[in-house]
Amino acid sequence: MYILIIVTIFNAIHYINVILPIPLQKEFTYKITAAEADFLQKGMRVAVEFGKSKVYTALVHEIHEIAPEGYEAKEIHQILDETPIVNELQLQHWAWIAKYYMCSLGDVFRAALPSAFLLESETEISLISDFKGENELSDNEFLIVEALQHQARLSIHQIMEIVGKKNVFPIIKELLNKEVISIKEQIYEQYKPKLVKYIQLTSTWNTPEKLPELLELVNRAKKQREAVLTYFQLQASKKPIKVTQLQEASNTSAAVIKSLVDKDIFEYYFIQKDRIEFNGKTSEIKTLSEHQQIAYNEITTSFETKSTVLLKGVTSSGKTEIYVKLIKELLESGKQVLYLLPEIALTTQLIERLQHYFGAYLSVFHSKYSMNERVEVWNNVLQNKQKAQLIIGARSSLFLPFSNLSFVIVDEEHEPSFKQYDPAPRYHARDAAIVLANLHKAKVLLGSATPSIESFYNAQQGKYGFVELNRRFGNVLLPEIELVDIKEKHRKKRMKGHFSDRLLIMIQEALDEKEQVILFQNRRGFAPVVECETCGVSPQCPQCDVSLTFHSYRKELRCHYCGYRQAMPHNCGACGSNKLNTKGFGTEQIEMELQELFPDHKIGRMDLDTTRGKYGYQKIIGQFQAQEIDILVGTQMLSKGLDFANVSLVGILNADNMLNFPDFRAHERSYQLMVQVSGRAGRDKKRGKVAIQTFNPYHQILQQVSTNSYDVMYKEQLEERWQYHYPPFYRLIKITFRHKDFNRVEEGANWFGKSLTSMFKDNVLGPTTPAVSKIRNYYIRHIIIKIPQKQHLAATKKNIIRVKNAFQSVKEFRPIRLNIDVDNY
DNA sequence: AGCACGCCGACT
DNA sequence: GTCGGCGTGCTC
Repeated sequence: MYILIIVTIFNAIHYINVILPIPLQKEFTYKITAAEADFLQKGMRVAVEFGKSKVYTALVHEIHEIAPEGYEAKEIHQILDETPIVNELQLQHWAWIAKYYMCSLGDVFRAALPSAFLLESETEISLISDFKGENELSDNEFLIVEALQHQARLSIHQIMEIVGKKNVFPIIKELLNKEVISIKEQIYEQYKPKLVKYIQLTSTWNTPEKLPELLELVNRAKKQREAVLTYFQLQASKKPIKVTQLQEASNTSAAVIKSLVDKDIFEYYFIQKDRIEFNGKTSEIKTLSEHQQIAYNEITTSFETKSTVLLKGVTSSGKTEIYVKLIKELLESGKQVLYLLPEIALTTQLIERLQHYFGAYLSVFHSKYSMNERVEVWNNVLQNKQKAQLIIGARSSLFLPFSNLSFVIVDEEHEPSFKQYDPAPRYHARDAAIVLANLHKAKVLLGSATPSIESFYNAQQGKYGFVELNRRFGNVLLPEIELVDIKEKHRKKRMKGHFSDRLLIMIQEALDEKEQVILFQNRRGFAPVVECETCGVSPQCPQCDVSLTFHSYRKELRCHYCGYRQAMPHNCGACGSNKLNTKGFGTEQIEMELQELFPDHKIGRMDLDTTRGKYGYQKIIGQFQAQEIDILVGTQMLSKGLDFANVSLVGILNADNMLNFPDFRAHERSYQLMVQVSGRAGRDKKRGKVAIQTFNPYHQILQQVSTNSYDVMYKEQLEERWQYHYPPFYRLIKITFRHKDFNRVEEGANWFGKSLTSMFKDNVLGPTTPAVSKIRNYYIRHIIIKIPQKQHLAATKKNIIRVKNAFQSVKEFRPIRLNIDVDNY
């Protein structure tokens, strides 16, 4: 009896539960040996076979000895890490994201790791040497065997080509059965550390005494002699000498060095080097102005009682300096700091500034960085290296393996690009950052000139601390904002194309002063919104506070949010005019018009088309900064953190098209965008000017922008949110249905909608057809669920999942692709 | 999500 | 008669 127990303990079979990078809710159990059990730790990667032919990288989540019931666990394939690459806090964070945003841990796993950590599998097939009996093979089998006699190994892909069809697994299986071939699954580490080529003298020559002899040897080759002499000069610094360095210093070519290597005078060697490296010139941080100092003090005081603080500082108030000072102190104590930015590609200016302050501590992390660069940052954070103490990055940098995070800054907190929309996890980086910070017991500072309604609401409610900074740095006044009534201008025929006479005068004045101009034209201008040419009014949805979208194929107007529809009216509901038009004009047209109006000035355009490519935007920004461009026309991109000293005028060509965007946040966003764009004017010394062209200068949002009345805007918007049941009072969950068959999505979504309505009554909107109702032949339906504050969120989600499971057990509905987006704003 | 298994039409 | 279309169900 006792012996039996001891034996079972000794022979206990070990298992691991792993997270696979696939959207399955389940975890999978694999068998491991005792030695493996001894070695493995939670957070290490293993390669496992999954299904019949797939190898995945999985993450060890649990190590145990409980045999699974009902199936025999497979063995793992290989251990991929020496030490964990994911820590416990990350796993907790992932679990929160998966639960809150209603996706699988696998989804988070896949999003969190740099793709180089998720290995690729490549099956290689080779011939078993001593096989006999070729006559027993089928034609296809013979083809493969024949090919293998010429080439030792074939990949699955090559076999597909040889056989000329896709499904080759049955053939391979048969060949395996006949013991003709063997299979080897190879896993390739995609990450290759960057090696830098150095050069040194071979041991034969590496003594000063040998120098004369050496010089004699290369006497006839002038260039080689030069290289050798330069080498001795460089050697004086006692640092390793790079090949490129030697080439440059001696003014020779790679060929010269190579011939010296061939002569066994020099030899190459390699040192593994980090790709990302900043020349660590640091400068002293600026002393804070009086107002900055007050704000700084308020923030630190606020952190004593609140874990999250919202800093509302007008554009150009020098928020960055405050961040810098806060970061500085933490870095010195060895703590990690995360600085989140929206779309980092647009903020090189800021990165450069931070590099000056924190060169040696700073790493940048961004999904546009190359795979290898991202792995390096990951490893540096994991090892808590000094150079990765301050991470500046876009939303995905939230997933780095921080171990002692003490401070998170979410800059431009209101930016919509913090929300990930498409592949799951559909998380909001600001919110996920707050949760992450809480796990680390770290502080969060949200910064914005125009906070999002939710954050400001949270601050008002006392959930966040709140600090305000109302003075621009150097006491430059906020720009003077002028609303230009283009309805009036049209009537009086004072428009030239899209420009009012007033705006043209202002542009001319700025140009005369040798100052630069930014003109802003929102992309959203392309949205098919109907607008009255006479009064600028767009038809509104009676049930929601949004503009109706025009759908030309049925000549009707629809509401994106509640599904309301009406036939396209012939006359404007406000003024009776029959000049209803679908409006929208682009940056390109504006650029052309400007070129004609100001033929002697250089016009630049910055939008998605001109900034394609890695350095496209940098080029334009560079030109503008160097004042090679006088007038820059652009889209929203212009609103993000760009600093140009010489811009004195900002023009917004048509404010109405953003105000009329069918979204409950259209007004909030318009306000934010206009204030941010305005902030580009007059950042240095002189007070800037802003001209906003609009059909409706009395629109409350425009009034609020022109008087810089955030509080009024907030109050009004909050009122509307309350009235129409939107955040922050209600949470939203959006469910999307997609299928190729129009009727099937329709039926499925209706079924789902009905089930939800029986539970949540009026708080279910839809199913509605989105403005873009068909993408890649998939028809789309949306359902939005509004969740009142008092309704239990987790329970609501459980109910939604219950409906989803029921939905997916109906076989007609199962093929409908469904995704759930929590807080879809 | 993949991917194999399985059952029905158009082709060598 | 096969190839291959995509519906269905499973993956430790």
